Amino acid sequence: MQNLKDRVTIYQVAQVAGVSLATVSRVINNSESVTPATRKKVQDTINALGYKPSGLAQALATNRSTNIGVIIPSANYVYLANMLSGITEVAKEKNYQLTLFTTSHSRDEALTTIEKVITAHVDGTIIFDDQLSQDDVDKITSYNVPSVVIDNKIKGDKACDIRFSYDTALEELIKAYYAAGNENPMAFLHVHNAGRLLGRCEKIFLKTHEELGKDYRIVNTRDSYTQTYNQFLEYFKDPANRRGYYICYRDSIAAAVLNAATDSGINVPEQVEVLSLVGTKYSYIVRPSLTAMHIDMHEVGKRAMYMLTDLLNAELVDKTARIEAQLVRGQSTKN
Amino acid sequence: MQNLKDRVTIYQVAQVAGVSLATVSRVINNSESVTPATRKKVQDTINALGYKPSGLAQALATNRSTNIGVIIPSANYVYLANMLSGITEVAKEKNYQLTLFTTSHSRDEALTTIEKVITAHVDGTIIFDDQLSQDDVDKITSYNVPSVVIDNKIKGDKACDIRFSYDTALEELIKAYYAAGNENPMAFLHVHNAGRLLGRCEKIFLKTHEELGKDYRIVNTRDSYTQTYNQFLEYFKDPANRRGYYICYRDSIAAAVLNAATDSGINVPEQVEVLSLVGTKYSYIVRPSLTAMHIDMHEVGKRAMYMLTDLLNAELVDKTARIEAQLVRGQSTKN
DNA sequence: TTGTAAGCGTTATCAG
DNA sequence: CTGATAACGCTTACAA
Repeated sequence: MQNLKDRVTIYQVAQVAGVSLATVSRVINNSESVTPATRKKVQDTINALGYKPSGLAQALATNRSTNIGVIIPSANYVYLANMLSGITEVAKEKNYQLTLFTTSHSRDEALTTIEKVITAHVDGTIIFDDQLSQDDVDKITSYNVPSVVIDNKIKGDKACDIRFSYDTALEELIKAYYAAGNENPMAFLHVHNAGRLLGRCEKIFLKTHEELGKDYRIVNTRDSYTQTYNQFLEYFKDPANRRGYYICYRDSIAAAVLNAATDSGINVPEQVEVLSLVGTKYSYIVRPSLTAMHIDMHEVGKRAMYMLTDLLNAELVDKTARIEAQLVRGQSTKN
Repeated sequence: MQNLKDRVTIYQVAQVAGVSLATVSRVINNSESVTPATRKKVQDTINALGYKPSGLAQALATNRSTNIGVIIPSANYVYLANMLSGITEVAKEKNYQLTLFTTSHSRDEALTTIEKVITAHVDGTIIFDDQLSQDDVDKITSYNVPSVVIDNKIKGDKACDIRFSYDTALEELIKAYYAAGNENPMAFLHVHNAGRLLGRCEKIFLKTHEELGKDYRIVNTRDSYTQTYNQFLEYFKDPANRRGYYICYRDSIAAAVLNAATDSGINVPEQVEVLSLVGTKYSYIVRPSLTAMHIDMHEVGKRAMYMLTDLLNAELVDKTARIEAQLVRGQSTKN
């Protein structure tokens, strides 16, 4: 194997082995019609030369890149990272590579991301990103790039979706709370621009309270542990606030409320109860452990990738998968 | 813009616009020598046809894929996810895409990963993976793929590295512990096959204790919260174990010990002290908060990507970056 | 079974 | 400033 600069090409292999490129191509593609003898000869010079086919050239010739684009806002959320590892797992099994596309909060950047995805020439995409709408997905699929969209309703020939459902679980939780005779109104921690999932949960929260004819509270917060922690440290100074049930976006926010409460000498769950909507393994690591809604994001990732490969092979039967959030009770709520 | 199947090619744009491919190519590459008039004409038909250049073909023609390979064991560790987001951030700035390659624990798979990286034809790689040795990196760079390696010493023309240093911080910590008059031997939680970082820390631990002539303990654990938690729940039943200083791999393990202790009615940090070697934001979310060594992995990711682009442009001056772990004191240790 | 040659969608080097 | 035309490294009919 040469340790030098320029990559060995199929042509050089052919020359050295004394065969045509076509034969070399057949060998590296495990094509049937090759004599064991020539196959060995070719294989040997491939090894000797350290030849590795260029995925680029292969992709161009076959019109298949074996690359899947993954579009997410950022990889640094635990639950996204878990999903990513799920996707990776089956991508490896199906022999696909993953190309990451991250969007920030600007609409503009979302659009350039779409451009990038299209020119990147991926075979398909998995999208978990609140910035992208049906139109955006349409645009991607119009370039013949099948897509599976997570946590968003999408229709289209080359698209399918995985939807998270919080409806039943959340509604029942709220009803059970008041049915148990609790008088304190529940509080929902609103985060501006935190995406569809939280928005949907807030809707369920409002609707259920209206149906029950119960009062409720909305507390405006930020999606940051430290800010929320400090905010609630203040908040809990008011004796009127030292009781209540707080529904939080994710573990870190819930932990912020939790810690602010306990650090203020408030008893959890006796006085203050806390729920996390997007639970991760950190739900049961914090103390008191968090009652939380859970969706197994690793599974979601695997599922998404399976759906995508089915879509790519035109074998997909059900274009929508529904996943119900599961309530896991911890020590941060009564009962 | 046509919403149909096959992608529009540069050739079709040329035809419709009534120019040659070369001109279209010049337009999409913002080449100087194009009349504003023709540029507009071409640009208009590009828009009309919804043409997007094929990154594949461009890559093949230019021998630059604008793709960086990222090799990591798995994306589902918080600190890796943070690094990933750092890499992403500057990759976007420098106009590179990221392709993910994950390895599992088998040596075999590591080798096929290398193959994949080479055929993928990436412009460079960022490697943070204990499975890969100097030889493996050499193999990659021998295909003219510059690499930056994280948390591992590497030499080579087309390679540079970022090294984490725990030496001073950990050594000082240990010395200070005994200097303060503590009699109980420290305990190091050994995890089989947990990688170089933990191994190096263990070495420092051993060496420092030998130098001081102090006894120490090694406790064998697994890299799993639940298993460690249950193990220590048992462990703390023995009164002899209800005192000590435990050095743990990462937050989740440290939290396992922490929770096992407090759930066993042990006072932290009075009786049991806990340190996490790889701290994340969860260090200060758990209660009691964790004393932990911190390395800002987001920064490491950014740094790695900057080094790589410099390496790609042959502008790199310093081929090794050192990053010192910082001790951040929490409530899980005295003082 | 093997070789020839025409693509795949670009860029880049020439002339003009 | 613009247009032919030859790469780029591979696959794949079609022939032999």
